[in-house]
Amino acid sequence: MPELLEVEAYRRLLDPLVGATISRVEGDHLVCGGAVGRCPAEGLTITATRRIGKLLLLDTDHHVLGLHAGMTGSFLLDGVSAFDALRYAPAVADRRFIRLRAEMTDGRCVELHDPRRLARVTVDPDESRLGPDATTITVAELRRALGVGSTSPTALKARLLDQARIAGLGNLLADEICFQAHLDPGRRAAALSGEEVTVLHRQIGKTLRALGRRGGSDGGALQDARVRGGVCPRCGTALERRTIGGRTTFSCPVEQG
DNA sequence: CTTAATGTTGTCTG
DNA sequence: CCAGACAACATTAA
Repeated sequence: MPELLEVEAYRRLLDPLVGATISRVEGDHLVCGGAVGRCPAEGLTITATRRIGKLLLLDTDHHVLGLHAGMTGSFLLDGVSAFDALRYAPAVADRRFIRLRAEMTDGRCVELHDPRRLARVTVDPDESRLGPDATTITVAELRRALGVGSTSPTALKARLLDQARIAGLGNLLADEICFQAHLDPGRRAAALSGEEVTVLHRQIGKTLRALGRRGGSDGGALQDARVRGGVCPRCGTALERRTIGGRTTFSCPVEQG
């Protein structure tokens, strides 16, 4: 579930914790990561929250904590989720999947709910490995991220999913953005024209704003058609289904040809 | 029963 | 060096 939009919702959920001090952390293999002794997050006071792409960052007085929700993770503050209607929402109430719990000295607590255990909490994550955030990327940065003008054979969608080049887009958003921009996700990214990069840039912004208003990454025009036998919501043509950049990709062969 | 799933990382291969 | 394929993680839903 979590792409950039959901992670931003988690950031807003946890932002009121600025000023709080973490008193105790319990859970498996996450922050404590098998380290001997006290969890390195204990005793830290949160000074700010940030987000780069899908990585939620808690700045503290001594370290930065990096919260990554993976594919099925969600964060709860005092038992409350940032969403009511998530794909995994019914399961969020299931205590079985609480993998980590951090208590504050004031009694508040943050929990990580993560059925598939793909989430990670790290201490002082390497932020330099992430490209510019998709919500604020400039046209020039996008052109660079796509490698326009280079000889790289890599597909457009694979570039959009590459967190080192653009941070925050996941499988659903990447498909939705290509659809809205009328661009074939399988096209060579480096071959996009200046005009096409401009259109793509505009659609990244528009799509993030529109879906942000609707509350998440799964509200796109393509969402309901992302099934075998799905048809283009605009022209009714059978959608093409293939793997690009290692992810299942749906596109309209007519409108994105 | 089988398949795929909104993510990342490492390894292997061409 | 580059890109793609694939496994691994663990669980659910179609």
